[in-house]
Amino acid sequence: MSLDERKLDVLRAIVEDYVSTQEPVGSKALVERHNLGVSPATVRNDMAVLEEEGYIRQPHTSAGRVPTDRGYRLFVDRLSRIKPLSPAERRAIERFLAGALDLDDVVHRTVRLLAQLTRQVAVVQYPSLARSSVRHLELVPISTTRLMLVMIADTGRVEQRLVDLPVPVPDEAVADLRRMVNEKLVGKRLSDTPPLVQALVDEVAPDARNTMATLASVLLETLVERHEERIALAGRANLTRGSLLDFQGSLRPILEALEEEVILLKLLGEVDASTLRVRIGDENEIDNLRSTSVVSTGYGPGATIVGSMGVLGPTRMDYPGNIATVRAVARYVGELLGNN
Amino acid sequence: MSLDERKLDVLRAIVEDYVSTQEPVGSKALVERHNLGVSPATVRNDMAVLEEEGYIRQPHTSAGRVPTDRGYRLFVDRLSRIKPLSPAERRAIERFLAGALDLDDVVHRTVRLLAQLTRQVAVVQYPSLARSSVRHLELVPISTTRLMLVMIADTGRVEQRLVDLPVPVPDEAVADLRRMVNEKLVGKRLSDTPPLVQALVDEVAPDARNTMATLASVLLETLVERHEERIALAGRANLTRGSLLDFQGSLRPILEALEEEVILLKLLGEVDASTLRVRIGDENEIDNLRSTSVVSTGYGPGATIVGSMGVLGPTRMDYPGNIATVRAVARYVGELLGNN
DNA sequence: GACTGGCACTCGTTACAGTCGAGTGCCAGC
DNA sequence: GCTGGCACTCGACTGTAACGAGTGCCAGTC
Repeated sequence: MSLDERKLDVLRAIVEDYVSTQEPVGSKALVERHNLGVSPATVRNDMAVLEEEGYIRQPHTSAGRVPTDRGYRLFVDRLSRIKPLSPAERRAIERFLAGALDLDDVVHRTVRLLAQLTRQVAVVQYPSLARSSVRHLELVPISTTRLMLVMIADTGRVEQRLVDLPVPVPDEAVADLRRMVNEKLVGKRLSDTPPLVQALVDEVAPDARNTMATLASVLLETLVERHEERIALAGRANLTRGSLLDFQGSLRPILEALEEEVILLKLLGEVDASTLRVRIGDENEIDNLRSTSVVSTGYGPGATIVGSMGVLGPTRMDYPGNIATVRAVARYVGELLGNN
Repeated sequence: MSLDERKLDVLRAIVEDYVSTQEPVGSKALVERHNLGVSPATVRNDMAVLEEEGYIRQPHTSAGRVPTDRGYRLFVDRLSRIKPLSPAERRAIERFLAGALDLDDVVHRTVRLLAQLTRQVAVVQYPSLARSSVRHLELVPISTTRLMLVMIADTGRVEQRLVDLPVPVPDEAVADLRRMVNEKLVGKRLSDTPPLVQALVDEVAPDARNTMATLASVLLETLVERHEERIALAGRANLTRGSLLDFQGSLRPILEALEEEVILLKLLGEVDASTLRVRIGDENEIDNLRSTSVVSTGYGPGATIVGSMGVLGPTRMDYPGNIATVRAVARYVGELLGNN
């Protein structure tokens, strides 16, 4: 049986009411608060169908209905209009992000902003190294046998690593190394660098080969292998909004999951996805987060995607609002990155 | 009335039992589990006195006793012996920290280690910039009107900032700037740099003064004003161990406080304090954290203190164990920093 | 055929009473 | 000063009853 227009209206009304009141919603309350133009009894019949189809369920026999993950999914896909942001919100976003000094600052402001606007947990991935190019490599002598390698990416990310040299290397030789690695690697995508780094070792004069090999291994680690994705989080306290029942009684698994970078990355999904993505409850791959929903999207200058961001909260969240906010913030941040 | 030896024994027993069982402890259970050598009735009399003096209290008339903040304080100050760490724990610490690659890595490993060993929330402050010296300053041309300033401190911390130049500056001039700032500032305590930076501006040739002034203002910001203290956190999920009653019912205020860097810094206390410090419940200055205890200490190479670290948990925590762990970890990390 | 009003039914919530038992305070006695 | 005994308190638990929100179903209406 397919769902006619009114049944969808009923589902929409249930979702909206439940999200705002946090309580199972009954047929009578529903007709009172929405002009459905029919009686409670009719709504009850519709509800019975919706329940049979798995869109809503009853926590107890004598209670109202609550949307299921499937119900939210239908709501998100077909029943909700994205709420346009209020001018005040737009201004808040602009003002909040405008003063950022550098990448770190942008990311921090963004994540706090998201948490504040959505009242959920916000997650922002730093521009991914894998999608960046090398802007500059700097070698700073710390001692005769130790360098600090500083890599500056075009996305503004800066990574540094210590390099312990096998033999002492005088400053002039360091300058040579610096020149060589920059000539070879600047402008290249980080993911394209491995063969180039290898070539560096092969081409260098034999007496410097050992040093270059050491440097090369650190380079590879920094540029590719380590692939260190960084992530900023904010708004954890928002998890305590509303009742604990939102998370089947315990914040434990969620707080645990949020401490694992690997999990957070999986959560944000493939960076590739430039389109906004909503994962509802069980759709989540991470077991600890089956009672939450995630709204995430990629961001970056222009059409390029360099990282993702999103919010996480109870499945009972304001999807249209959060979707609008995440989308808007991502767009602003993208523009900001484009300007630099 | 002063407390005789036995009353102190009773208090110690109450604290130990309560910490391990998490339940109010009664006179009968007490004599059964500890060889106090007296009858429950006697213990009851002692308890009455301890209660009168404010060291313990009764949650309900018909319940056992629970230590008060004051009781924990007395316990920590006079009744507990620091538990020596087990060899396994010592090994775990060494192994865990040994493989660290750089400062970031050290801090991350440390904070996770502390959280894991104590099963509390762990907080580690990065070596404070205020207590560091300049090891090297690097200026990397990004474009003709934009530099990236990279500051490497002797503690291993690296800070970077963008510098927007008022006029285009050729690479050779950048090299001059680099030489000048390094000559003047390397080896100096960050807190001593402001007059030196000012001198740089005064001494420079008039045609470069504008550029140097811009650079100087960013330098001052990076070295002194911004004074950005960084902090790493781990183990938040440990807050959900034990009952919610440990935190008067809500994690909210605690999670909120833990998201504020400023608050965390206050929490760790003045960096100066090289001695280990225990703050119990109400002794905490931060309102949101009045239901928690904090064990913190400074750390650094040798006798120098460059930052602090600690753990935060319910007042009902294993003080001797946590004190021992925090102290041991801080010592290891200090040694590690000394070696670099 | 779709909608509606009415009605019986379910079941969680709340209130209240009663019992149980851990734990106490106090007191007389050693 | 310590101890055993005893009465008392009060939270936790159990069982019962009343309440009411909400449902499912059915007969009746448009």
